[in-house]
Order: sequence, then structure tokens, then C-alpha cells
Amino acid sequence: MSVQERRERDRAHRHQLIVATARELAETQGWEAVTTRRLAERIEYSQPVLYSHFSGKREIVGAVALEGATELAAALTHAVADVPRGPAAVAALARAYVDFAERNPALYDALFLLDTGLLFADAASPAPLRDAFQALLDPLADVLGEDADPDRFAEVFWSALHGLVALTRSGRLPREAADRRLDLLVARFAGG
Amino acid sequence: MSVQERRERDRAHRHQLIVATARELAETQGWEAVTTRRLAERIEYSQPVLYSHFSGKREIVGAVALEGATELAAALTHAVADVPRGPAAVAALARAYVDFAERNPALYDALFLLDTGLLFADAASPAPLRDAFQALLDPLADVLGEDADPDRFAEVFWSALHGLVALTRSGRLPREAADRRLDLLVARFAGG
DNA sequence: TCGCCTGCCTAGCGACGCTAGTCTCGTGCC
DNA sequence: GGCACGAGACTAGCGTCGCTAGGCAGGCGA
Repeated sequence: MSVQERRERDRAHRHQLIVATARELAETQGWEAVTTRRLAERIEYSQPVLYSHFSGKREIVGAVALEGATELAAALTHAVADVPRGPAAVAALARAYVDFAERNPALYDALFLLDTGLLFADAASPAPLRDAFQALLDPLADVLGEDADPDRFAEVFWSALHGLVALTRSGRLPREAADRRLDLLVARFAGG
Repeated sequence: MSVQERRERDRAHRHQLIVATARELAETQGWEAVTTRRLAERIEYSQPVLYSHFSGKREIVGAVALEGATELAAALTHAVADVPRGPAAVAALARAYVDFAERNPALYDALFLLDTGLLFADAASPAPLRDAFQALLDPLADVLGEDADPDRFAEVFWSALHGLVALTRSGRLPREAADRRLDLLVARFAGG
């Protein structure tokens, strides 16, 4: 029994090692450097071991994405904690979102760009994803018009933020006026 | 001299054949099916021929993207042609943008998702890209507040549209309420 | 007519994600 | 204590990718 338990502990430990290694590799050298061969080498096991933990590379990226979702949720929540509800909170929220993407490009890509097979926007979605969306939705409650559907409002606001991030990160929008663009967006959604 | 000219004509013709074939392959089977081997087979030349026309696969995708930009510009311009300037034109513009993405996913991805190395938002940008942005910017002129910088306004509006398209296409936003989201976005940017 | 040069092809390099098949070693039973 | 078994890891390799080296042929100018 104890042997069994030790094995399960070891497996769980190695599972986490794989995710952490993938994340670190992605953060330092980009996702294109995260290959199953390199990953195997880093964790000092052979490639097939990866497949005893995950169904494929996609699922490993998905696991990193979930870590990212947890941290994004925390960052958003923390950003609005000391800010009065209303437009100021929305501004802080938007700033925190963009900063998160800027500071954690690998996590951001895993979450919102790469193919992970994760289920979004569903009751059966992983908790970190739902938490992150909730953290985004919450501060918006105070600025929507009387007509608005909160979920839809948050989705559109999120889309706009994601568009800014994605287009900027891929070089399609110049980094230069990023702040002004963000201010403009916030003004449109939170008034004044 | 005439021989020389015929050769250049042939080369130009083959150049276009490569782009058209890549585009068709991407439209029918997705970009992951566009490989240099398949492309070479389809145009009935060997792989190295591709590299005498383009520096690499990236540049081929870029050529398709430019076709996409031209057609997107035309679609946007056409969409607002018979619509009175103002909020109605912005609504038509947004609808046309989203419809274009929906109907031409391969072109859209080449333009705004894949790595093409194209230079955006610069005086030296390819004309089709500048035209497309202009087509987007133009109808917005009538709805921006007195304070607003037209370029920045258009960039943010574009970002929001792109965010909606990207997140929906990747399954991160449910298709279900897409229309309502688009309406909400237009309302925020063009007023009532 | 000869030699060169352009333009194409065959073949192959290193890397990718993933898997089949083998072997070793710890475990539980006689 | 010796042995059969099975879990779990490994080596090796499959098919595919983007890209390129090197050689061959056919048309051009001298």
C-alpha cells in the first residue's frame, strides 16, 4: 500500500515537473522551442514518458495554460482590490490584463493563442478559466448601462483587450501608442 | 530580348500559380495542409522551385495575405457604399469585417494570425495593407468624439473586431451570441 | 560547333510529434 | 530464498516537416 502511494506521489511530482519545465522553456525561449525531445531531455526521462502523463503536446500546453489562468485571475483581482468600484476599477483591470500579457507572453499565448483543446465559456470549463473570466466580469458590473447583458459586455471588453494584445504582440500594431489605445478603450467602455 | 521577356512572363505566371495554389489549399484544407511538398506537387514542379520565387513558406503566406488585404478593403468599402455615413455605416463596416473573416478564414488567418513578416502600420507597408486600414478608418471619421485621434480610434475598433473574430474562431467564445456581441461593440463605438 | 550558364531535379539533412517493441528490475507468491 | 510476472522505462524508428546541396540537361552566345 505504501509502495503504491509512493509511486503515485512520484508520478504526480513528475507530472508537475513536466508542466513546470514546459513553462520555463516557453518563457525563456518561446513556445517554438518547446519540443517533446527537449522536454524529455530537461526532465531527464525519455520521450515516451511524456505520453504516459499527457495525451500529447497539446495537453501539456493546456496544463501550462491553466496555470496561466490561475495567475491571470489573481492578477486581475489584485489589481482592482484597492481601487474604488466604477470606471477607475475598469481602468485598473484593463491595465492589469495588458501588463499580464506583456510580462507573461508564454502564459498568455498558451491561454489565448495556441491550440490546447481546453473548453472555454462552459459550465464544464476548468475552474481556473471560469475564475479568470469572473475576475474580469466582476469590476465591469458597475459600469454597464441598464440595458446590458453582463456576460456579453465582459466578452466584448475581453475581446477588445485581447485584440490589442494580439495585434501588438504580433507587430501588427505599433507598440508606440499602446497606452493611448488602452485609455481610449477604457473610456469607451467605462465612460469618462 | 523576346526570349527574355517570355521567360519573365512565364516566371510571373508561375509565381502567381504558387500563390493561388497555396490559397486554394489553405481555403479547402486549412493552413496546416499547406506544406512545401504538397504545394510543389500541386504546381507540378519540384520543391526547390518554390524557393526560387520565395525566400520561404512564410513569404508565400504573406503573398496570400496581401490578396486577402485587397479583398478585405474591397469588402469594407463596398459594405458602406450605400449606407448613410454615421452609426449605420459603422455597423455595416463591423458586420462586413466579421463576415469577411467568417467566409474567408484562410485569408483572415494569413492576414492577422500567421507569421508573415509583413510590415504593418508603416509608411513603407504594402499598399494593400494600407488600403485595408484606410477602408476601416474612413467610415469611423463621422462617429469619433471631438477629442479623438482618428488613427488610434480605428486601431482600437479594429482590435475589438479582431478579438471577437479570433476568440470566436478558436472556440474561446461561443458562436451563439456573436451577433449580440457585435451589436454591443458597435453601440459602444458609434453611439446608440 | 563548342562551352558555358541558367534552371530544374533528385536526394538528403536535421528536426518534428508520436509509437511499436523490448528489456530490466522490483514485486508478490510458492 | 528462488521464481514468474508485470509495471515502467528505454531504444529505435515511422512519416512528415522546411529547406538545401549538388548534379544534370538543354538552350544560349561566341
